[in-house]
Amino acid sequence: MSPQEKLPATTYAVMGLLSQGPRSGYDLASYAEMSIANFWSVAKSQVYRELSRLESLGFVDATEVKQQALPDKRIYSLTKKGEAALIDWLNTPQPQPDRMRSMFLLKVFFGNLIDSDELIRMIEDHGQDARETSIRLSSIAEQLETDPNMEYVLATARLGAKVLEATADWADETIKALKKPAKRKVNKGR
Amino acid sequence: MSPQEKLPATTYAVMGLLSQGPRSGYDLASYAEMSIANFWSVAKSQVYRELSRLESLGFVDATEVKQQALPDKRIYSLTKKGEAALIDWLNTPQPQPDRMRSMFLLKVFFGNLIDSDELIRMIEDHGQDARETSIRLSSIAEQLETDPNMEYVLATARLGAKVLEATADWADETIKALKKPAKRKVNKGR
DNA sequence: ATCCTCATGTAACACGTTACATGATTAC
DNA sequence: GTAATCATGTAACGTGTTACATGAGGAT
Repeated sequence: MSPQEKLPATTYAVMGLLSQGPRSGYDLASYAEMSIANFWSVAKSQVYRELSRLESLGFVDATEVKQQALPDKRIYSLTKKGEAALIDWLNTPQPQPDRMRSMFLLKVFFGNLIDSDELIRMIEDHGQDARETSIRLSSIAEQLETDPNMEYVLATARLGAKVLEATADWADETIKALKKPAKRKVNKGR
Repeated sequence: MSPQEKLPATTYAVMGLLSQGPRSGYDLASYAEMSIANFWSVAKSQVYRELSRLESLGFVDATEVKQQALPDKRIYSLTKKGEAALIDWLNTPQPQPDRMRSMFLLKVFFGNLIDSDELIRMIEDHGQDARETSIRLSSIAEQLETDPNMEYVLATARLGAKVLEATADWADETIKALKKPAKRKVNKGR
């Protein structure tokens, strides 16, 4: 409905966090780190940039808060207009699906250039990491299951757990597959 | 071994592509799009920037090729020094595991702000996309299975297929879970 | 004839990351 | 008493994305 110009997702992420209640930039940054960071990380400095932008758009209001010991701060809250923009964005389906981005896969892809044992070791590590994080997310999910208000948060935790579990399984299978054939040595000379 | 300053992964991606044979910037860009784009996309303009950087580092050589109909071009090839740097990088295990980044999950996370039917529709779409791409990657993987030289490329295709399959399964489960409880309406006020 | 794509790339901008600043408290 | 952390943010830089340029050949 609103003929909005397109803003980056991070802007909406900040608004989303603000929709749960007013916060300072600093608080928002730490809150982001504990909540959405698993699938959308936002650096501190980005938070501040987005807040200025949002303020100039009228999507947030700020109130100065003086402090004695700590530096003064500004508490931001989402305006009606901001909330409308956020809801509008949330309702808009993405044209393109998310693209994966993995340095690890890049290394695997060019794996023929290095010693296969070394690559296998890297895949093992990657698998273990994935397994551990998957378990961590599963236990978070378990705790969330009891709270009916958290169903969407729960869903994101479950996806993370599931994807990482698949990754860990892949690592196991891949290592097996790579170990079977006659072990090839480093392909160094061109 | 080499006391290298840290370069971005994209630089090594370009070197990796060049390790398969000399190409022009344009060719590299299209080649990237057909090969590594699934897990590491590189824009045309980035390719050129990386090539200049690599040239000034002595990691690639360029030769001018005059053309009559088409614009002249420069063909780049990886030098020994470049190959060494690439191999060095490939051998270095990543300190941090890759972080996921998904706009879709961002929307799900804040899903309580919109109508649940709309969100369900988005999850359905996402799941279908994932399923389709998973199948596409599986069939690519199948073709790669016959070629013993492609084992690492195969591995990346399989991971993509597996992760996307898990995503699609998650979508199905999540939709079921969201439909069960008394359907809640839009949470618009405050 | 005009429009689109191919084949080459360059330029501008915007997002994301890392480093810097600063004073009070807590830790050792 | 020096060092790390907390609580606030700002500044600088570098990666990544989008738009611009240009001429030939193919499509309709």
